Amino acid sequence: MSTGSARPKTPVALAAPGSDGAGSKGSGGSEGATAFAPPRRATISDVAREAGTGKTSISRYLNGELAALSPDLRARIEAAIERLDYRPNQMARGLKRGRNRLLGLLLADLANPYSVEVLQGVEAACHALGYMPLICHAANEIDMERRYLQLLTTYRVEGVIVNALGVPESMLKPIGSGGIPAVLVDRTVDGLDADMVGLDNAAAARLGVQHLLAHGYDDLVFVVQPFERVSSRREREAAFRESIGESIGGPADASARTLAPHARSVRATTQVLDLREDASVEAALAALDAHIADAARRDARCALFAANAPVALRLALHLKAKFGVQWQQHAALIAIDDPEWAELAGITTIRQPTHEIGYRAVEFLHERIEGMALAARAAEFPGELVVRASTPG
Amino acid sequence: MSTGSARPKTPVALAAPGSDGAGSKGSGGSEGATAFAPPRRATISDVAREAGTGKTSISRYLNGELAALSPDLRARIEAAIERLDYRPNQMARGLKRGRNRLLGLLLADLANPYSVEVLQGVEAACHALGYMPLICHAANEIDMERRYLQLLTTYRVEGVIVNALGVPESMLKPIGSGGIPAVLVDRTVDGLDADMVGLDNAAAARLGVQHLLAHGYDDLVFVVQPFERVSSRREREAAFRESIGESIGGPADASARTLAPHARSVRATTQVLDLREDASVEAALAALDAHIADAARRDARCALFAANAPVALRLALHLKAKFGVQWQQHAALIAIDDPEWAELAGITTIRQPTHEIGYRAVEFLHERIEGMALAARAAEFPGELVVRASTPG
DNA sequence: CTGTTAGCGCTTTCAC
DNA sequence: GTGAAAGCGCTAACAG
Repeated sequence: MSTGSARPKTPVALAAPGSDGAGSKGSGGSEGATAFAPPRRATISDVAREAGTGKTSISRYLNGELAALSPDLRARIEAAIERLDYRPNQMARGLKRGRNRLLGLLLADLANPYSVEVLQGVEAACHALGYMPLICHAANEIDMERRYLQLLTTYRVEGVIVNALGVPESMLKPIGSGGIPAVLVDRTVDGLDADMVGLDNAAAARLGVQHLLAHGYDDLVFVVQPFERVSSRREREAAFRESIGESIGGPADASARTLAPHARSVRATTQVLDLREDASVEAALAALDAHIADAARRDARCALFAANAPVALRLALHLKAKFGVQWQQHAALIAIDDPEWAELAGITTIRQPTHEIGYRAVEFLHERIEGMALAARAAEFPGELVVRASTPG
Repeated sequence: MSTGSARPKTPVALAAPGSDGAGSKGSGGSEGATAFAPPRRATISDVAREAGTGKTSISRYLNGELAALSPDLRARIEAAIERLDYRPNQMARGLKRGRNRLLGLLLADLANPYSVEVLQGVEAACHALGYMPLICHAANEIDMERRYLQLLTTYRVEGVIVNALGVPESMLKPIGSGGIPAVLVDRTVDGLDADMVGLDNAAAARLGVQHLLAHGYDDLVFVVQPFERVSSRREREAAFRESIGESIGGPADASARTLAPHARSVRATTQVLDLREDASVEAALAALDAHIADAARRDARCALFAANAPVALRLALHLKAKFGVQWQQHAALIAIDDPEWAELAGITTIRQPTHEIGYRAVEFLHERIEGMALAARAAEFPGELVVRASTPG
């Protein structure tokens, strides 16, 4: 209630020129209670005065050039800083130095546990390397994504880590090879030639498929959100198809047969599930129901392979609604991503080393910021199979 | 790993300068591939030159003072900006203006869905009001919390939204009444007299208790993390006890009896569960098991009341491990917070209007930033009961 | 060892 | 209408 929608559509503010919010400004003085003029934060000059010295020495002290300060001066500075509760203004520092130690982190969807986990890795690395992550959450709105990318540019971050939805090419101009260093997480972006960190999708999909085949499932359905510009979705799906081909000795080489000696015929299908539209979800779910029913009729063992956690959740909810608490006995489910509730729901997953992914992303970025200028690299981490109740047999 | 602790205790800086990365610096020139000298971003001066005018006019244009510009000049400026792909440097702006439109958002734990949801509300409000949220994630580390608070100060954010773990008093000096405006979310902080936004804990606990009593449960156990400095935990627990008192016509007035006409005796206990320590978790869980077993023996109907989602998850995992998929039939569970998996797990919850909480927090802060100086306010939003399988009967 | 002098990129009087 | 000049808080040459 009373929240967003009906607000006066403010011009632009941060993102562009236009208005700067008329009003307020004049109301400056004393008004209600505690009218203490906000004790302006001390500046370096204040400290210099207080310590009876020049700004330079203060600056030196702040930057750890302690060797160049007499013990006495140093003590006075220390005291002055303490007395004034002085904190150097990072903005000013950044302005002067040309570097502000800010890293932009653009996340497509924080509601996806994957993002939060990667974030934690990013934070850890940032602390270790002395950066401050500026977290931007696109909330699945491609428009937000664009705005944030601009904003980051505007704040002159030294680098950006992008887990994109699908930036419209043009937005990329400022980042990448020419401009501010960038590293992609989980998915590549078409026009952009930058470092990339993520899951080894091919291996992960294969891992899942092999698990499923080994457990006797022979009707596999890969469920994934619309591919759009998300490379990982596409890669996972492709790997899903391929690894089935290999495993059952399809067009691939025969050596793979050892994996499934009793060469049987396996069905592989893909079902797109657009979580953004209820109608689409309904339709897809209905299709899936039909598929499952058909499989049962054919006496085939059907398993659903969710491309990621959000899809898995939707699927699990549906299966549970349809088959009850014991749904696992009616339809198998495996998913890439291992959210905390997977254990509770008893869903077999392929866990990504999210922390490492985030950590490495920052390391890559750091190297780039420090000047490294080689061809774009890619770090693909292996996933780990976590077997649970949803893939019995 | 390798993170903070062992750093050479340098004076101030971002938190710790010291090694500013020796090396690199000199390697400036041409190295590997694309050795294009990073095309320095255009500045306002560049634009002025390009447009054949002074910086002032550019600035005017940027700030929407279009009225003061001849159509011609305006057009030239527009073109120049376009040509140079110019973006004003927010840092510089902030430095000059004294306000940078940055809001600090200090979150205790992003892994808690609650935080993410509040965050979304905060973001929405920020966009509407023209702020840029600077998200800081303390990851349950009180030390991080302190560091971030300092950092925010250092970046001169205009205000902070704090969902604290327990800042050690001293850290609060800079924020609150005297210094930078702050608003607390979900929990108050002892020494701090600031605006506060959160759930109406008393009402929420009562809602849960009444639901439980109405369904015939008569042995209620409130499970909560160590109270420490987290006011909401304390409040919820207190309200839990009180509302049971009222409802069964304890010390409270008799009118409440209508809620539980057949005045029976109800047991109310509290169990602390420290999620940070495995040993503690084990012990608490064992105690709970004993309690449940005892209740069964006494033929009492026992229900667990989780103070928040993390606790609920831990509890549900345990119950499931103990009683199997059908655990809901052996022990009832209700929780404050309504994470997305609650539906899947079939857990009755009391949902918080998280989005609004975040939104309102920013509104409060905005008012404060704009100069309002009245006594601290508090906004307590009501929770909403969502009944699911975990509280049958 | 220490202070003086220029700015970083932008806004803002204050004249023209 | 438009621009020149003076800083915001800080760092980085250069002199002493």
